[in-house]
Amino acid sequence: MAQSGTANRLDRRKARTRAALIAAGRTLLTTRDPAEVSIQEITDAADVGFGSFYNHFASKQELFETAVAEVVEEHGAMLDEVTAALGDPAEVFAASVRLTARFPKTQPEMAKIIERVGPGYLTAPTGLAPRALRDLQHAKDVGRFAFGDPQVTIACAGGAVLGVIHLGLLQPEPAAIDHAADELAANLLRMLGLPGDEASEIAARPLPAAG
Amino acid sequence: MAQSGTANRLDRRKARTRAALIAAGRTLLTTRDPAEVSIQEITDAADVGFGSFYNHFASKQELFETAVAEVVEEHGAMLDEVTAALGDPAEVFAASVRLTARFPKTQPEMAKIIERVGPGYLTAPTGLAPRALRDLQHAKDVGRFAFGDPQVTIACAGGAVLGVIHLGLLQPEPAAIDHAADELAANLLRMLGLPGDEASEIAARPLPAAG
DNA sequence: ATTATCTATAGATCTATAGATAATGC
DNA sequence: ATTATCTATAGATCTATAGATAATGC
Repeated sequence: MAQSGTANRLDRRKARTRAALIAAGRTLLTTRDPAEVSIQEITDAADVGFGSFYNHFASKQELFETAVAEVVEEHGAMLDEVTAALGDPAEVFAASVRLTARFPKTQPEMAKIIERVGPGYLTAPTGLAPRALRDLQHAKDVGRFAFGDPQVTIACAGGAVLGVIHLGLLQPEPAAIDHAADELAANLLRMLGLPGDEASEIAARPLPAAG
Repeated sequence: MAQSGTANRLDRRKARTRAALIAAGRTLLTTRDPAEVSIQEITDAADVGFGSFYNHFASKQELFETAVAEVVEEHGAMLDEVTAALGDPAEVFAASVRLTARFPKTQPEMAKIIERVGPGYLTAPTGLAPRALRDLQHAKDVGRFAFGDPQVTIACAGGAVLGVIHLGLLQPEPAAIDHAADELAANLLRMLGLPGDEASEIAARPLPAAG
């Protein structure tokens, strides 16, 4: 329990510095355009010596890409964990969409980062696209969903989620966000071929707790 | 016909310089992050003396905001013009969506700018949101569409369009883009309450020519 | 002895402005 | 005479690195 994961103390110190830089990058991404943030600002925010930056990253871009990849990773892991207990593939999809659309209230940092990254968030290397594809394909195989090109479907669904996140950041009242998330899910279920009443019912089911 | 619009030659020269700067901004926006472009680069691209920049804009941000507003304006005017002849509000909506989703092939510059601006493109001041709201509300009043909160609906539809534009820029084969645009429109019509077969039919109708 | 961090700085930008030049108005 | 453009530059960053310091390994 004394060492957190890796070999020796030197490695752990190095990992701490790196983590501090990435965390600073995440925070800065919520309010600033990556290109307008100086490395000086990043190291100040991380409380790390300026020169140390180059021990870990060759450029700002590299840091910010790492920070975004970390967010994508956390996001996917959270969805997998929370939806593991659900049986109906349509409900898995709806719950994933609703949980993500609630980010403006539950995970404001992640919501702002997703908004900044834009549609590339889905298609980023190791992005959420493979996961979404897996879920959609499964639902289709079981006869739950009907759709044409999976790529187009993912682009539509992912884009709609992004649009509702944007809305949630503009109108941050918690009740409005919950409502928008449910309506988004019902919209997407209709888009995927479910009848209106069933779509609304699934989108209104109790949500598993996140995190 | 000798003077293009305004009063005297001095004003026209000024307008030309301004237009050259905005055009350069648009071009640069297609490939670069606004914050990483220097004013020097902008004036070089516009073939304008460096100092002239400040006769027209107080900052880079101001120029880029103007450039985006110009794109939004053109976009809205084009949609209004092309759909003016259509009677069925559902077809107006479908045609608008399909024409926009084809931008990666018909208007690559605008497509890339829309992708860069992200979900804010809709909600930008004087953005397309008022126009979309008008169309959707009209279709609802006539009993053609059924949806709940208009804000959420616009966020979903606009986001889906953005997602498919992103896809089109990644996979630029013309046939794939046309197909994706039609499928997107059918998806959204189902989302708005139309039965599947009718949605597909409307999304496959011949499109009025653009521009 | 080794490795990572920190401090300091050279060189390269980049912005904003001042002053000179060129074009137009009257 | 007026107005916009252009050229040149001062001052303020910002990046990347070199060298010194501090922490850990063995």
